[in-house]
Amino acid sequence: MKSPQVRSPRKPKGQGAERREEILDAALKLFSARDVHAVSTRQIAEAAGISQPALYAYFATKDDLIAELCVRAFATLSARMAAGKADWTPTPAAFDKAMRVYIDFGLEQPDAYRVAFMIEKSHDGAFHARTGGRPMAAGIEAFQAFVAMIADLHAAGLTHDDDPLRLTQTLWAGLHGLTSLLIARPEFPWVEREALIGGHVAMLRRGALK
Amino acid sequence: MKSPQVRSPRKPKGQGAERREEILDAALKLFSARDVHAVSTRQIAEAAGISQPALYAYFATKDDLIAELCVRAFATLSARMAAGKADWTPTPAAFDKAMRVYIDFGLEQPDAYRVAFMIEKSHDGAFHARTGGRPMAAGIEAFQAFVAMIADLHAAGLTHDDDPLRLTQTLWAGLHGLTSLLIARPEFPWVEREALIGGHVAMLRRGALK
DNA sequence: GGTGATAAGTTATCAGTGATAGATTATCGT
DNA sequence: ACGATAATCTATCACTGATAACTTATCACC
Repeated sequence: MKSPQVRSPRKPKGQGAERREEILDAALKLFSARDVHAVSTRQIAEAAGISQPALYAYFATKDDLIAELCVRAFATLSARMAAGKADWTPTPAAFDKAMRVYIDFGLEQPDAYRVAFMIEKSHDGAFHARTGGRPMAAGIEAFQAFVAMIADLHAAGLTHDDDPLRLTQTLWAGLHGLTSLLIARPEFPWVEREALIGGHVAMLRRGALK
Repeated sequence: MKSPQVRSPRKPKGQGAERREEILDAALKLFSARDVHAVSTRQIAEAAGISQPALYAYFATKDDLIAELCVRAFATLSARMAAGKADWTPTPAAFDKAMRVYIDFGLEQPDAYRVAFMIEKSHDGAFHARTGGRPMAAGIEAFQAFVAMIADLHAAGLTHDDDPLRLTQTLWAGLHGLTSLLIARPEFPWVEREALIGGHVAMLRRGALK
């Protein structure tokens, strides 16, 4: 079975941005099927209907392309957090819901989550340097809504910890632990996933709230 | 500054295993300084004082070498857990202590912890197929001491969750979250570390035990 | 309608990657 | 001394991300 090798027609003069979108769409589709590092620039280019070097007219590096997708993914998370904040009340049920929004996002956008929170600066520092730390910044910004929720619960006198900042960091660590492990070690013999997430959130709630 | 290019003398006939150890040592050092994917087989070979293809006499693939380091890291953790189990009693205080053993292991041996739990081992998803699932088996073994402790607490009627395995995985995720973030994001504006760890363990205890 | 500027895209190529094939050398038991 | 073989080398492969230099379509303008 040969590859189709269908080339997309050349774009009119000012439509470079449109081609850029097509590349991002093609890349996102490939990244959802395989790991980022397993997808080559040639595969992305073919899916987008252009030659491989043509990618570099729109993205300085492959990491740049990945970073762009990550920033967009976190914009989605920000939107979800904002949506969840609309009917927010400082209650245990709302707490659970907020926790799940975070975990669900990580599992639905594993590549974005990986780049933002799981790649080590000191180890693969080149990535954050090349991308200006934009994905991580976008991730932290999306996280601010969550921070505000915890402060709200603390103000309502519902939290155990007397230091809301410490509690927020602790809860973040708790959420990140499950999310990152489910992403990095999917083959581990976990108990049924929904029950696991539910149990985890319940444990965090009992540990954090009175 | 040229690379030294110092070749290690050829090993005597039966000493292949010794060279294997040298390769693993060299690789672990390089992996502690850079991400696994950023370290090439040629760099490992040079650090071990041999040619690059010579690696393949001892490891079928690069993933195989990484898997070996992973197994060893798990073994170290297993030993720590077993040692901590000596004076174990199903009490909240002992629970706290066990949690700290895990976190301390990660912070004292960040390289080992990275290899075992944080490193994304393969470009594609077929890592376990190629490594025969050995790292995961070692991980499950290290996990058993943990499972036993939680089962003990569960039998004593001290746990909230009715499923001890699920609770164990949840607690592990909680521990891993803080440990991995402290390793990967040391520059994050954390609250004072001892207070953070103490608060985290306290939250996990409240969430897990009655 | 030709003309030059330039956006959009090409082919050819580079150094570096993991991995393999086949020859070579040192060490062993006999 | 000799054959066997463990240990290791050089040479090479297909593929990767990335760059250089060239071509071509589209545009504004006289």
